[in-house]
Amino acid sequence: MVRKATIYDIAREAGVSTATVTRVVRQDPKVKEETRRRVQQVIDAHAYTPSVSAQNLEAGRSRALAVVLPVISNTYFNRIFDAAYWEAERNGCSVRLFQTRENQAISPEIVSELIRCRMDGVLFAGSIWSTDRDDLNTALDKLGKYMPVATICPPDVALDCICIQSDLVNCSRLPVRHLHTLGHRRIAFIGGSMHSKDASRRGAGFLEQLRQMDLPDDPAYHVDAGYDMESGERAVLRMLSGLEKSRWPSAIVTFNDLVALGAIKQLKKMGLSLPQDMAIVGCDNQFFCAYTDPPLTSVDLHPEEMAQSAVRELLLARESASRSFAMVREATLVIRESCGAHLGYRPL
Amino acid sequence: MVRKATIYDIAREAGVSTATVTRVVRQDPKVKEETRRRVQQVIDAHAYTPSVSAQNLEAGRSRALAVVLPVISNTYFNRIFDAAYWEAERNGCSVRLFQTRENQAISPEIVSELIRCRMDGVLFAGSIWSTDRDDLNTALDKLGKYMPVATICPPDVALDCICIQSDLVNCSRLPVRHLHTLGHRRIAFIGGSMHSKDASRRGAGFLEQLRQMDLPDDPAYHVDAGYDMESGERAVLRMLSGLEKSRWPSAIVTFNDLVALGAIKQLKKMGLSLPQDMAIVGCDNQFFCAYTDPPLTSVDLHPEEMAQSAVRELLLARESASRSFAMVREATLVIRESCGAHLGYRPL
DNA sequence: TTGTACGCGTTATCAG
DNA sequence: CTGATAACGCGTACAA
Repeated sequence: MVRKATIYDIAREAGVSTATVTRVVRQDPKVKEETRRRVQQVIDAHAYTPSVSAQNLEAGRSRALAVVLPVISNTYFNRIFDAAYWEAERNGCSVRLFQTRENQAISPEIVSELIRCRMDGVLFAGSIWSTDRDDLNTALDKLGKYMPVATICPPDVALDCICIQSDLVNCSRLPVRHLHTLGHRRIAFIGGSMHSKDASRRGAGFLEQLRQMDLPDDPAYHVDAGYDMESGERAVLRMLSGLEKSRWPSAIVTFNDLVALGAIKQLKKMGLSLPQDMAIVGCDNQFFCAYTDPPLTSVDLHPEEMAQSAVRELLLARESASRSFAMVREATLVIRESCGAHLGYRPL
Repeated sequence: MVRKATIYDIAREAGVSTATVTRVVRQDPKVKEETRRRVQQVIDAHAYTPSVSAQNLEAGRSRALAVVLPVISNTYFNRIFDAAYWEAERNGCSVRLFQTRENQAISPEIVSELIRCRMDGVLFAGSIWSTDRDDLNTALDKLGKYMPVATICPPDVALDCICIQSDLVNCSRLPVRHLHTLGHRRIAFIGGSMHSKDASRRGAGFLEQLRQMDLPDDPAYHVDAGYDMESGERAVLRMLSGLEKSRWPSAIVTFNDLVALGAIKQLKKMGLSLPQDMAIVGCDNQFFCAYTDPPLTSVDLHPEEMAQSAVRELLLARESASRSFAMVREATLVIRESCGAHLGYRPL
């Protein structure tokens, strides 16, 4: 490992002061052409590049944003991260990822790490809302004192920060309407955990939709489960095996595409053919939706756009006085074949 | 935004020197109990935490590793990143992600950024081998002067760094053997691009396997394509429509699970039933493999373990003199139903 | 047990 | 146009 040349080394060797070296590096026009050339030569010879640590120290900022989320391997989250990454990059910023182990809340360790690193801003995504609300507010308040904070959160969370709200209303309404239009009346919802405020909200919004449309909201049609494929399998099994066949729903709305994947598998295993015997709709519009069998109709929350907005606002908040901000990116239903839309209206 | 308290502020307010503050923070035992308490009080009052930038500057290192890969949203890569993240975390290190836009090579910008940031090490993953080999070596050499370098690469790349080699031999052998055992003789390979040395190597390894087992390696059975689902669809269509039905292969090995996904869709669209009419095997053993229809038999390269080893070696290399290092994590075939293994031997 | 003084690599300010 | 010099925030000898 070679010792990296410092600005001192360059200055000495070029016979100028460090100030001049900086000027050359920064393309400052008021440097005599000859001096510039001489200095540049030395710079090139040593492949000199300023140290980011030193620059940050002196500037008091890091030109880096933090993204905090539960797990990068989930497509919903890595789409957020990826979008944030490139949006930040466009603005000369880097992005650092922090993962909050499992379903755990935002930890004090992460909070202090963010402050230690003098992050220029932080974006929270994922179900940190499941945390005790007081803990969460404490953490956010603390962070807010040192850097702009943004969250991608449910609409009614109302945190004192930049809130990019996911369109949970349409996220519930769209699938139910779609199914209703296609003739479905008995619609179930599976996935999500009642322990998470985010998830239960999703279930609640769904129930509300049913009521609004005068559809039965049989409690047996609402089964609590996790967020992954196994949860989907289990949920379907539990729900259907607890019900006489005559009372089975004709459609299932799932918490997300992963749950839908599991549900589809279990439904097929039970001998149902999709979408004839059971319609199903997912959420997140993940990359594999077009490749399930049948292709999965799904709600797109547009995480990329939310992440982009978040980053933009974060960067803006740095300049102007940090103002509260809220926006919603409308959700979208991507209709494929898992509800039988291509087969037309389906009478009971 | 509040100004963060510095070590000076604390020292002044506690009526001690900065040195003592440091001692308290660092839990240095040789400081009088009373002083410690007093200082600690001030620290708590101001929620003082040392600045990472300043620490890094003074220490000359960043306690951070870089992971460079093409795209985080691909499961193969985010599994690598995630594993690296937690392994580093266990060692008190953070990990920073750098994405090399699209199929592009490792850019000089990234190289200099890594140096500017004084990374404690860097791990390259993905098909940067497709780069002109000279460019790649130049970049790696340059980096190697300042930090340990590790790569997850094909076995015969032999770069002058820590090489964690993916087991491309078994990656080809396993599926072919499996298919052969099940009675398949006409085996095709789709996906990957001949422009990438990595990908062509994969195809080449496959061809070699065929020959070793005295199976026909009809050039029509090897179709170049990309790395995603659309590529899979197109490849199948192209291959099959260009062949009389009597000459169709009975099995297809795909470049990865994404390609397999596309292939499955296209095959079904053409009216084939799987695995009876066509066996198929993927690669990467992605999370959705158990949930395709039929469940996809796939090769697992164990990216997590490779990433872990890489990080461990990187951290080790920091201490001892940087030595070359190479290891292979053996690939594994995860047998599900897409080759009909559960149906037993399949005579021609 | 505690404090002083300096180095870490840069940038900005202010003279010249 | 260029050069000192003072921050930036912290750690660490060395001294007391």
